[in-house]
Amino acid sequence: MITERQITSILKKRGYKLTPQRKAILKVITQSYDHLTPYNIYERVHQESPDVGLVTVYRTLDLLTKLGLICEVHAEGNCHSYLVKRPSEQHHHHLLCSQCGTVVDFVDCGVEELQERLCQKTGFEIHDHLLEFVGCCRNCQKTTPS
Amino acid sequence: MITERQITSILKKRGYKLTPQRKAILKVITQSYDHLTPYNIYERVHQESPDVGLVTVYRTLDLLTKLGLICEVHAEGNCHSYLVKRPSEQHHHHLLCSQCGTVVDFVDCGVEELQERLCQKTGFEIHDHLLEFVGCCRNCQKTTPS
DNA sequence: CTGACTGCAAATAGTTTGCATGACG
DNA sequence: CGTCATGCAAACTATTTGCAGTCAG
Repeated sequence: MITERQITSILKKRGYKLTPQRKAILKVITQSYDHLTPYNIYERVHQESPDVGLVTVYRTLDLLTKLGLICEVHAEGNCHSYLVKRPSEQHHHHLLCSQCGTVVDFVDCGVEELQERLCQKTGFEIHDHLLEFVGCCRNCQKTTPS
Repeated sequence: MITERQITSILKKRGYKLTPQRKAILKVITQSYDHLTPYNIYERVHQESPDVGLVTVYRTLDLLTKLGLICEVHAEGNCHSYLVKRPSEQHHHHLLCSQCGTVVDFVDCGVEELQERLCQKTGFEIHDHLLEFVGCCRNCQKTTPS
């Protein structure tokens, strides 16, 4: 997980200002292990620092996306949730808990051979892929016995 | 690919009415091999039958989703594109061309062992997954040499 | 005939933009 | 101090809902 401190230093290096609003937003998203919608983030930030507007959350998310520090999560019909990237991972995927929203990363996705096979079969040149698992984490299994 | 005829018969069986608007929408989505947004569908339908409103497209898409006849495509930042399901496939995935939108299905995704491994490691009970590949199809490779 | 379906307009939700003010560096 | 960032309000886009009229079965 990238820390608040690391993001802070990246922002400074690139010449972006470190405003209290940005600090508050960074704090929330770096301290959460869930995927959060812009509005979720706004709510949490707003509780602590009521002087932060939703618009600023959107603009900060844009900025962090541009810098490649956060990534999107697609599952559960919710296409605009965000998550802080873990450090120095170029390529990783997510495993989400549909109850509590916890996200676990994994790196070794092993789709290379599948990709190769598809290229052969279809003639496509494959650039990218999207892979996510959805399930129920250990904690929520206890709370919600299926 | 499920045909218009097949969907038609499913609708009848379930007691839904077969209106000209629904026919027009079905025609468009069954004849397209791309993923289309609700508005894309509206445009195409509207050309042929100007008496079909966007609202009806939304309602028809809801209906088809409820009946499990179409599925969502997530790629390219576009989270609300739809696609007719191929027949009797419970489990399949998509390979999309980012140039022209063509979608190719594949069935054998081989993520079972990865899933098993993740369950072991994380204690999750995994219900579902999302897998898509994005690339450039054979045709578009010719047109747009990279 | 009658309930399901439709179109329209209005409501709602999510996101972006313009502009005047404020504060980081 | 100058410039970038912010908040507000308004604009926009996407989607949903209420309602009265219409039509498939």
